[in-house]
Order: sequence, then C-alpha cells, then structure tokens
Amino acid sequence: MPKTYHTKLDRVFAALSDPTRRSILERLKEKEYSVMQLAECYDMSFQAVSKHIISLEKADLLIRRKEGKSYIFSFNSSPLDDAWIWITRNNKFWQHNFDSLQHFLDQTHRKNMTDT
Amino acid sequence: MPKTYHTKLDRVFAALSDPTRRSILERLKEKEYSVMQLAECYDMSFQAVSKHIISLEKADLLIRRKEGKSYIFSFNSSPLDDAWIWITRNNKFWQHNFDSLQHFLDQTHRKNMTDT
DNA sequence: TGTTTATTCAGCTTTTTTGTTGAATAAGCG
DNA sequence: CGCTTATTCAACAAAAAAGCTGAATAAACA
Repeated sequence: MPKTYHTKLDRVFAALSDPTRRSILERLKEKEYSVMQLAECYDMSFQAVSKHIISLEKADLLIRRKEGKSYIFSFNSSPLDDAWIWITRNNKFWQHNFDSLQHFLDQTHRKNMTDT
Repeated sequence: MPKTYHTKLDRVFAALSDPTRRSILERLKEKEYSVMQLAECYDMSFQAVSKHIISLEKADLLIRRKEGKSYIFSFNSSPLDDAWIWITRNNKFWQHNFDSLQHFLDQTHRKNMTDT
C-alpha cells in the first residue's frame, strides 16, 4: 500500500519548485508557446523541456491545444488558487493581522504597476 | 559545475510540496513543538520526522531553540512572502483584475473567521 | 559517574527527479 | 509517397528525496 497520497497541492508546489518550470509559466502568462518555442529559451534538450511541460500538465497548470503539427500551451492558473490559500492561511503574521495583508497587497499591487 | 542554482524560492516551494512538512508548519503555527512531540504525530520514525524538520530549516521556515535536552521549533513564516508574491503576480486572472483578488481575499478572510 | 532522554549523524534501500540520446509517431509539404 | 518538422516515448545514468535501522552526541538526572 502506498504510504503518502500525492494530492493536487503537492503537485502544484512541486511544479513551482523548479526555476525552469516557473519561468515557463511566467512566459505563458504573457503569450502562448509551442514546445519548440519554449525549448529555444532554455539551455537543455527539447525533450527535457517537454518533460517539464508534462510535469506542469500533471499539476493541471497548462492547457494543451493541437494546432497543425504543433502543440500550443497556455497557462491555467486556477490550481494556483489552493496554493495561494494555503500560504495566506498559514502566514503566521497575516493570520493575526489581516489588515497587514491588505496593506501588503496594496504595496504589491503598486509595485506591480510601477515595475515592468 | 552545477547546472541549476537552487534559489531560496526553490527550497520554499519544495518544502511545501510534502504533506508531512505542510502539516508540521500548520502545527507550529498554533504552538511550539520539540522533535519528539512532532514525531509522535506521524506514522514514521522520529529520524524521518527529524529529516523533514531539517529540510524545513534549510528553507528557513523554522526557528530552532535549544531548551534543556530538547530542541524547540517555531514557525518562521517570512520566507512564505516571496512564494506568496510569486503566486499572486503570476495568477493570470488576478493579474488583470486586481479587484477580484481583493474580493477573493475578503472571501478567504470570511471563511477563515467562520471555520475552525 | 552512569543512565536515561532527545536528537542528529551515518550507512543503506527504494523511489523519484532531471537530464541525456536515439527511436517512434503524426502532421504538413513537395 | 517520401521528406521535414514537431513532439513524445523508451532506455539509460546521475543525483536527490524519503524512508529505515543502528551508532554517536549531549544534556539532565539519579
């Protein structure tokens, strides 16, 4: 019998623990890419990038669409919600100080608006 | 030469990808525990729990304090901030709709207040 | 000082992850 | 149909993760 059941949250956090995979998501946030287009961005074989894509798919973070002979990927960010909720709920500081979260949020938003 | 440099964010997300480690953090959010006290909560050897503790420490998520012959741990949630920021910034939906984040936040807060 | 308690360290499996290269598949193009 | 392009699959190796047991350390207690 298996000892630990791998939940969706496990897979999402594991997917985010690799810098290549986070980078892929950051790119897909801006526009759609095919496997080849993504592979060109990284210093590894296209098969390795393909594997990262597959592990992102297993965490349900990508949507795959066939277009001609290519697969085109877009970012499905909804599985991030549970990760976000976990972190938000378990931030010891915010837990007892919701206003500080609101404040932090405002700061982050402002930063998002100014830097690019 | 190492190909990928493991950043702090990598370690935080990797730490959160294991259910035992998330559970440890959830416990430590409420009160402090020693290794033995934590080990009693899980169906594995105390050495295995000790290893999880050490990996949480490497992600800087724990503060260790010696007290008599025990080590007492508390939760250092500050490394969660960067993880939270990454997720918040890369949520495709929230990115273009900050109000929905505020709304979501309100929902989450309300939920936090009602369930226990 | 010797014993108990709390914890890490060391050594050993097993499994998973991350990369490689080469072969297979599948669609489009001449 | 045969060639090119895009992608996955298969097999492999190296490294990391996650567990175990037994030994070492360090503090407290008799």
